[in-house]
Amino acid sequence: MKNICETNFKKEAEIFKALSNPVRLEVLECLFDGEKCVCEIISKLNKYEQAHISKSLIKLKQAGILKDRKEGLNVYYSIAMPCIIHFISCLKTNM
Amino acid sequence: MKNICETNFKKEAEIFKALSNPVRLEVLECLFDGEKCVCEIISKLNKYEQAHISKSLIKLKQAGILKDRKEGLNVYYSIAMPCIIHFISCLKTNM
DNA sequence: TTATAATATTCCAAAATTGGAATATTATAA
DNA sequence: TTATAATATTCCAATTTTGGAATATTATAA
Repeated sequence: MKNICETNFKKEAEIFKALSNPVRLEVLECLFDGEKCVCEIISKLNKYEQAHISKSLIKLKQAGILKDRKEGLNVYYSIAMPCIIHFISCLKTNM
Repeated sequence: MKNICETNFKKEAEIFKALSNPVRLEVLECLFDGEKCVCEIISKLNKYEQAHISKSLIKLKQAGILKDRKEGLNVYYSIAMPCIIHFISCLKTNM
């Protein structure tokens, strides 16, 4: 069994891993102004395949970055970790 | 040629990719309280190989997260993107 | 029931990352 | 010069990630 510290670094790394892909970052940024259903995201980012967007959303959700909510046929995603918004805007000014 | 937006998402993803590994995160955290030479970091994190630490530092530097400074035989690394410190502590409270 | 719209899943070959082992480079001191 | 300490690099097999294509699931409306 690993110690708590190593487990935590692993968990943090999982979050960063989920963020380490350009398409997932674009999907995430699409939610900066609030909750959207998958179909809205797909039509905004129409250059990517539906399956690709869906997989991106699920990966971000598994990392705890997004949360979702079902309503009939639609699934609405939103940001579960608001501090990410702040950090990404900080990154953008340092690039 | 890709557009600017896609290029930026790629650059951001590179930063997150550099952060997406537990050892690199531990190395990074080692620098939260200020500049250290590689040998100090190696002796603090003595469970990892010297080459592993060195590679971790270089990857973080290439992403723009760390900067370095030579002084004789020693190389001193420090954090070049202070907002990362704040973000990681935010992550820790959300975990 | 059946069709359809919205979303998720599976399969998979190609590409990228990982970390250990060995070796190289560089600056200084003897 | 030579030895040594500090750091970086190269090589590489194993693991992981990537994204396209096809298919499955689910809820609703007709």
